[in-house]
Amino acid sequence: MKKVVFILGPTAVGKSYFGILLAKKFNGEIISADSVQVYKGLDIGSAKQLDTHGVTHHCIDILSPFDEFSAYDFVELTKKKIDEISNRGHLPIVVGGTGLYIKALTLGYNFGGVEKDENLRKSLEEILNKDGLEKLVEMLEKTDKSVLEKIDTKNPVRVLRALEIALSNGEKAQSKNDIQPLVIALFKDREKLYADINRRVDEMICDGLFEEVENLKKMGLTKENQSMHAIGYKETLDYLDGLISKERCVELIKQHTRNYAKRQMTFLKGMECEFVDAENRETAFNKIENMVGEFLNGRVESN
RNA sequence: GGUACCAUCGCCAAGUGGUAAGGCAAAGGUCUGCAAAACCUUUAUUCCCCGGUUCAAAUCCGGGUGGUACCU
Repeated sequence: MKKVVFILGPTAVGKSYFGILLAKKFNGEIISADSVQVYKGLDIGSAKQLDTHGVTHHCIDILSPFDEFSAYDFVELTKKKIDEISNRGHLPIVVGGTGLYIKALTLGYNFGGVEKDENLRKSLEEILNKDGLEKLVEMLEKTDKSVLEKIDTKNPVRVLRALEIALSNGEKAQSKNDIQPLVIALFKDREKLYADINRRVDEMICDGLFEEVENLKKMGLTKENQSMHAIGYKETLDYLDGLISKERCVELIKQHTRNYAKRQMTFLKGMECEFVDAENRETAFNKIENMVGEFLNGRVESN
């Protein structure tokens, strides 16, 4: 069992800061669990740390913005990274806000053991557009009735994936998981977090978010690309295309980031983790430092 | 000062006599291969104020207040 520390929390709460401090203190390496920072060229809008303070970071800038990436890819990649880091005698510290990635990793999800099937997806999406979601649910009813009560039949994404699994005959691969996690979730008073978010978005604009997106657009990226679904990018593309005003664009980025932070907090509530108030960075770090110290000495059994 | 039009949730807005649509925002939640995604739930006992007509008024009438447009 490899010990792994997780630093989670909503966007703009200060995860990167604590991660770097912790890595320095405990001879650690950071694995980013962020579905947007994996992309090269998405720097300002994803709040990528420009200064890593000499700490090794993994899973950042590993993909072209034209590539696709999934929670499954993240888990597979990260398991390897954890092995490597542990073998080096370092502490793996997973820092990120993408809840599903962490949940999948800590709980050893196997994601149904069935790969994504582009062709099948395309045909299913055609049915969705033509006959509606009801048709897909009907199909699911015929192939695998048992999943119907487990999934949200009003959510196209869920129904599509359930069908993908039901219609495939691939082997159900198991995802082995031999990590011992210490999951720390940072939080902050809602009002303060929202104020921080608004301020950070303004900073992103000053730092050249619009120019960054303009460059990506020139490279040929559109809203069709997965990487451009990210907050800050989809809105800016609309602005650059003249669909919304600059003011509206900034307002929307702030709003969507706030909504996202709220969803992240809801997700964390449902997870087994230690909550730490990040308001006062010094006290928060002392607390985290103690928790990690005890964890490494084997006195804390988490999960 | 005169005339016309308008006033419905934080915002946009339907409703023209029968007991307040919808969208956005907000709040809460869900989550096993796009998760910064996708989806679900909740949210006006009341329609600017006062009075009147009526079994019944956001809807009709009178007055007040506020806004907009045009005229002088």
